[in-house]
Order: sequence, then C-alpha cells, then structure tokens
Amino acid sequence: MGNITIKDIAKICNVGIGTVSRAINDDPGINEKTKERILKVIKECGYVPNNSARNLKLSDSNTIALLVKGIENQFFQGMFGYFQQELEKIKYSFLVQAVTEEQDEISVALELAKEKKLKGIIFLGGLIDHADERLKYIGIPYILCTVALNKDAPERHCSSVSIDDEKESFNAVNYLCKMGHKKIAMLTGRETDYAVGRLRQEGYMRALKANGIEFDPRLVRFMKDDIPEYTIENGYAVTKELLESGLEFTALYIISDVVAFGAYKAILESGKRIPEDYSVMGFDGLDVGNYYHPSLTTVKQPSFDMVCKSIELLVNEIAGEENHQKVFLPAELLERDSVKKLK
Amino acid sequence: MGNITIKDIAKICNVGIGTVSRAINDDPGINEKTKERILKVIKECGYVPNNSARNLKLSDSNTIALLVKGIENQFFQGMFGYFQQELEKIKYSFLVQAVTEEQDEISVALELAKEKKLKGIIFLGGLIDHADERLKYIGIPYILCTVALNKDAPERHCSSVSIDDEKESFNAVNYLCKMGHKKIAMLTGRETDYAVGRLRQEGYMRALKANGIEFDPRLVRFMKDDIPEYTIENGYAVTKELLESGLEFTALYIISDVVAFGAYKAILESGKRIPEDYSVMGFDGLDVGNYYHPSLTTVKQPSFDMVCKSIELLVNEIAGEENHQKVFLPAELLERDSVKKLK
DNA sequence: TTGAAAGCGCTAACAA
DNA sequence: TTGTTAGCGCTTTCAA
Repeated sequence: MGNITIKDIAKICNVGIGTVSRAINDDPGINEKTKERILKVIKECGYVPNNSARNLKLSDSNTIALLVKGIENQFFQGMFGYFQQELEKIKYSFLVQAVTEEQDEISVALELAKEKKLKGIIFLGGLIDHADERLKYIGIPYILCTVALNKDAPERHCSSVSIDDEKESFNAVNYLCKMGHKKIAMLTGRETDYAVGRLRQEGYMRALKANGIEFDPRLVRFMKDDIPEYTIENGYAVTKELLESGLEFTALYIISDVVAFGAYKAILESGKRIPEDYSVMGFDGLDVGNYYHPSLTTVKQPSFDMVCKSIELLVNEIAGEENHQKVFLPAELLERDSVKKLK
Repeated sequence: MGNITIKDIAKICNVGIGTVSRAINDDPGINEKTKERILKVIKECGYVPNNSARNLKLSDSNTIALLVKGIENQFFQGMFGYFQQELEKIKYSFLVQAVTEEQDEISVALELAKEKKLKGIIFLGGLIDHADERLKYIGIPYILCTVALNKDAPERHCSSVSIDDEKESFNAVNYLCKMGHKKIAMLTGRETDYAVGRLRQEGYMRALKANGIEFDPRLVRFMKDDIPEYTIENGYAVTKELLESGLEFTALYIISDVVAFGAYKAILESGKRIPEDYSVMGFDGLDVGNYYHPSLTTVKQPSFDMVCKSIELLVNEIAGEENHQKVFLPAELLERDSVKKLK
C-alpha cells in the first residue's frame, strides 16, 4: 500500500488537494482545525509525499550538494560534519552524493542539478586532471574543494579552494632538515601521477636543495599500481621494499597519513623503532594519527577553513558574484612524537 | 542554461518528444539514423534528462537501496563494495543512502521508496531497539542486516541477517581462557546499551562461568557517554582509566576493533607491551587490524556472507516469498599477534 | 517508424 | 479559507 497519493487523502478528508498540500507544507493560509484533521488522516494512512513529483514541480530548491569522489577517504569524511553544520547556519539544505571510482562525476553533477534543482555544487575530490567542457552546461555555481591544482592543469571556469601542495610539502621537508636529517626518503603517489603526488614531490626536492642536500632518486618511492593508491596496504608494501633495499635514511616523509600508518607497520615489524631508528612524517593531519604509537607528526590541512571558504565563495557566486578565485589556505605543521631531532 | 527539456530537443530535431524519449532510452522501435541525429543534438546542447520527471512517470524501477545509519562505520564501509558487486550480478541497480545520527531512518526509507520507486531496501545499522509500526506502510520488501538482535527486542515483520553476538562473544572469551588467561577485562558499549553491548557481555560472562572464573564487575568497563560510542577516542579514554585503576588483568577483550585501537594507544603509551603485558582481543575483523603492531587478534564478522544472504532473502521476498527469517551467520576467530599464551 | 496525447503526483496561481 | 486547475518533464500507449 505504498501508493496513497495526495488525492486519496483529499478524498478521505473531503477537501481539495490544494488544502492537503497546504497542510503538508505548513502554508499559513489554512485553518488550524482543517490542518489538524488532515495531518491526522495522513498519519493514520501512512501517507508520504512523493519527492519526485515535488521536485518536478518546484521551480527551485534551497539545496547545495556535496559531490564526493572517494567517500572512503578519511580526510574527506572529517569534512562532512563541517559542511553540514556551516550550511545549516545559513539555511541551506545539504546533500551528500557519493561518486564511485568508475562513475563520471560530471554526469552525476549534471543529473543531480536538474533532478534536485540545486542551488550549487561543491566537488570534493575527483576532477583532478581534466576540465570537462560539459561543466559549462551545468547552469549553476560550483566550486572545487581540496583538489590539487597542478600548475599545468587546464584553466577552470570556477573557483577553487585548496592548500598549496608544493609549498606545504617544502615546509614539511624543510622541518625534517632543520631537525638534522640529511637522508630523507619520500613515499609519494603513483609514478604517473601529475597532481598531488607530483606537487608534493617538487616541494620535497626544493627543500632538499635549499638545505644543500643532494637528491637521491632511489629514496623516492611511488605507490604501487596494483594496490589502491593512498592506502595503508600500499604504504606497508612500499615501505617494506624500501627497508629491504638496504638504502640508508633517517627520516621518511610520506604523502598521506594513511600511507604513513602502513609504513609504521612495516618499520615496527622489521624490529626497528620510531622515531629512534626512523623518523616518520605524514601529511593530512588525521585525528587518528594521535592514536598511533608514537603519535604521527604531520602537516595538517585546514579542513574547517577549507569548508568555510568553499561555502563562502559558492554562496557569493549564487548571489551573483562573477569573479572566480583560486584560494590557497595555509596548512599547519603538527609536531607530535614520530620525528626525532638528530644532533 | 540548465533548463533544456526534451521538448526543446524535439523542436530542434523536428521530431516528436516521443521519438526523443525513444532515442534516450535505447528503445528498439526507432530508426537508427533518427536516433543518431537526435543523440548528436542532445550532446551538442548538453541536454540531461530530468530524473524527477522520469521517476514520477516510471511505474517501477529496478533499484534496491542500502540505507546506512553510521556511514563512517568502517565495518559497514567494507560491505558497500560487496553489495554493489553482488547486486550488479543479478542486474539490480544499487543506491546507497546515508542516514545521519539525527535523522529518522524510517522516514528516509518511506520517502526514498516512493521517490525512487524502489524494489527493496536493506537497512544497515540503526533500527536497533525499536520496531516502528510505520514500517508497515513502506509497501516494499526490506531486510535488516548486521543489526544486533536483542532477544527482548520487539518482534519484527521482516527478515534479518546478523551474527549471534552472545555466542561469538562466548567463543572469543573462551579462547582467551583456553590461552590461560584468568583475569580478563572487557570493554563494552554504553552502560545503558541493550543491544550489541549487552549481548556480547552476556557471552563474556557465560564464558567466564564455563571456565570456572569468578566474575569481577570492576573489570567490565563501559563506553563513556560524553564521547561518541564505538570510537578510538572512547577506547583510549576507558582503557586509560582501567590501567590507572591498578586492577590486575592479563587480557583485555574489546567489543570492537576500533575501540581496541584506542586501547592499544593507552597501553603502549603507559609503557606496557602487547601482548607481553596485556593480551588484547577485538571484535569485527577489520582489515586494518593487520596493520597495527602487533596485529590484532579478533572475531571476524562474515561481512561478505552477510551481504550475500541479505540480498538472497530480499530478492526472494521481492519474488513473492512471504516467510520471514532470522538468519545468524557464524563468525570466525582470527588468531593474530595480540594474544599471548600463558603457561 | 513516428507523433499526439494522457497522465504520473505535486505546487501554486486563481477564483470563489 | 478553500477548491479547481494548469503544468512541471517525462514515458508510454494509441493511432497513423
């Protein structure tokens, strides 16, 4: 019996469907008594309005959607709550749409925008190295959040919010150098990666140079192609290889915290200690890093600020602002216990 | 210009809207040439069909929805892929809908069922201790997956798939006893919990009894009320208190792996070792437990089997089967490195 | 192989 | 304060 419609309710209550609609939608121009009576019947019948019909009719919603490519990404997950909370403050409703690895986020965005009559879209992840011209058909404001911006990347016709990957990576490695490390290995993205992985590697190389350290390509290790990219499994496998190579190093700089946790396992399992034998530095600033032993020193991405800035830019654009901005927010080095100072 | 409709396309192509619809939907009864021509125009115009209109018109879909309460739950996340893959095999489309802590999963289910004309719903998490009579209005088959079934819980008018929490918990603690442990502490759910926490605690107590060990209530610790329930933070806080209490114990049995990771931190931070000073046993069987040091001995819930069985029951019900079943699947004890054999 | 038209369930404008 | 009605964009008969 899932097929009761507004018509049935109207009939039962002996009113017009317009009146039922008014009761449902808290319309001011309705008699309290009538409303109560209708609501009572609705409850008794278990009537639920059909959202498709509603969306179809409504000329616009007040909804902003968050399109997440990589919903399992812990760093992203930490941001959902912030989005929800901040969007609620300014009276937008909020919708999270997960996009799988295989799905095309542009198609999803296009469809969703129409179906839900969205006011705006925030892309979280994905869209890395292609600007798709179909985006121009989207017809509503959208913004890219936490998307690594390769300098060679195609120009986009929208605003974006991210960190400056090259610079923050430089700072991280520079910190390791200042702590006395001279042999610093790095775990980065896949060898073919031209986004985050490349940018952070560039920062690494610049920091070495600035500290007069010669770059040793053997100390840079790429995520394996046959394992999902930024995972604990991949970190474990790559670190194990690095350790077995017999190459000397005192610090290991890793492109993401999750990968670093895999490195922890490989190091500890080999009988070595952190940070006594190897210092480890991560990137992202996941809370869970506090709960590893020793707690992970890392670069914390300003997720809350990124959320706020993204919303601000998007809302401005919804309000008519036409200038697109590329905003880079500063990250923060979190000194915890996994890096040792060398004399 | 996000407002192109099927009508516009029809006009441009000089055909009826019916023909455009046929082109979009791969309808057999359409001339190949016409179809190509229309598809070309559609692409050029960036036309995207409106799903609301489509859903409204369609008399039924072929979609099964997964309603997840607690999308951040790692154990659940591990199941998404399985659902996707298994549902695809039998040609159902698949939809994940996250339900937040505050949302009412029944309302969400009711709305979604109508909006998307669903064939069936799988509830993952939530719905623990209340059977809501509104569910009878849902009008389509649904099933409860991984929901702890308290024996006192209200009778439900649907099938369910889960493990036998009491029994598996008994096995886990019995194993610790067989390994020579006599002082076994337990970390369980909140003190007010009447679902998983209570059931697993009952298993714990029965195992102690079966092994002639006297129950010491001081060794049972509940998740703190001011911290999200099954989290690493809570595990850390509770374990820290337990350690500081000075109570003696050689093994710590923990209601969930994630909570156990928090316990790891508290133990290691206090200068003690696992398993030399304290053996630790988790519950769930998360892969990530392999990457802690030492790897976590735990009870693995048969997530893949649970997915398959849930789908099987649901599909049978969609096909007309009327008997509801409560299925309990066996869990598996994963012996890894965090439990030491005492002489 | 095609076009015209009905109607899915709802909201909102208009009339009463 | 209420009922009636047009029409949102689509699919699917029915007739041509």
